[in-house]
Amino acid sequence: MRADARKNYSHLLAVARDVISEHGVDASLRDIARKAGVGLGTLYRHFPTREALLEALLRANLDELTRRASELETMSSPDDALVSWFREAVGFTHSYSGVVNLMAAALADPDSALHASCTTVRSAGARLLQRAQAEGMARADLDGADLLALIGALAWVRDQFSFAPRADHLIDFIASAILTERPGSGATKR
Amino acid sequence: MRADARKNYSHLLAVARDVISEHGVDASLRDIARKAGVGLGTLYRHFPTREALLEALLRANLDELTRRASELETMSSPDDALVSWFREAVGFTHSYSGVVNLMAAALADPDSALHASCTTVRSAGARLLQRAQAEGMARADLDGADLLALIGALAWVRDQFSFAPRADHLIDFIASAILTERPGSGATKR
DNA sequence: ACCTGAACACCGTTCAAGT
DNA sequence: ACCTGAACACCGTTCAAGT
Repeated sequence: MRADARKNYSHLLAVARDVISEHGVDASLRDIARKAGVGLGTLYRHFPTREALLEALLRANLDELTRRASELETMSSPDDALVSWFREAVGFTHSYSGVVNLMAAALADPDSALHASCTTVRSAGARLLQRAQAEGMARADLDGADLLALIGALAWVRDQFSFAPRADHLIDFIASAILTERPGSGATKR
Repeated sequence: MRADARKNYSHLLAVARDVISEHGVDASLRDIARKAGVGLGTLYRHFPTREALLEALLRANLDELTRRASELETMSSPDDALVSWFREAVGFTHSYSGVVNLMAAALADPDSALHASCTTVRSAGARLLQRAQAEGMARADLDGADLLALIGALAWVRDQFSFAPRADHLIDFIASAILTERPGSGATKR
């Protein structure tokens, strides 16, 4: 990678971080190139798709989320670990508005630049969920995909101006519902 | 209203129904006008904003949803009524993809053409919720806004291709969590 | 009264031309 | 190798001109 290319790449990323923080994942790519003082084609050369740009922006955060899952797996009780991670995952989506839509689409599309990172996060969450389920601490009728769907659903709530004030409360609500056994099935394992 | 205007109005509405069913609430207005064989300005004359167009498309459905709430209030037990209505509300959002985003925005904006219909639906849901809460059948720490947020959240799940298959299951999950008392608070009213 | 479509200011995406 | 920006095909929104 030539020196000028390297410089353009990192500067584009920095500008994109600002613009997308402010305007969400549907921010104008033209605007990003303009603010970076770079030709539009240069942005497309470095990031052939919008997903590719967001993948570069999110990779570190998604990796961190995966790492945190492993950490919690050894450091906390299964129920606390699951709920803590769940909260952190919803919090993470706060970084760029609309990011969960992109992640949901990426899960369905193996060709998306975000696909790998997203499935990794899903697996990390699924492991925490299974650990809690094995101890009878979480509902048995949920899987890793459900966990991610709930994270996305709560991120959606948080993204809506009118619902945002209640988002934290609904996170508590759903987190406790994940841990609660089904009503009527009083039986617990062990 | 002149005869030609009346005809354009209803034809535009019919075409919009088709196009928005297929492409969601962000469908191209130009495309709608084109397919209706009408000048672009004519669409804007009848529906000055996108919300105005959707309000015309949704009013009947939203009114029906409000009516159903009243009906269920007299016909079913408080818990069944609440859960049935909740399911119907999520089902309603299936009509046009992305419609919940518009509704959430309308709740926050009193000037939106959709504002009145949305607050009416919220009130209808809140009444069903309060009725169930009064009998100790629903969690006391939820309000009408929470109920709508949960409906929107589940509609979001359903809108995502990758999560849609689990949507029905998550609706069951959340519906039962609404009815379940808080873990630890074994006390029930009456 | 009502309709029309050009005009304006934006997009995303591609690609020939430059260095 | 890499960068540039014009070109193309789209938007939403407005509004002078027509009937």
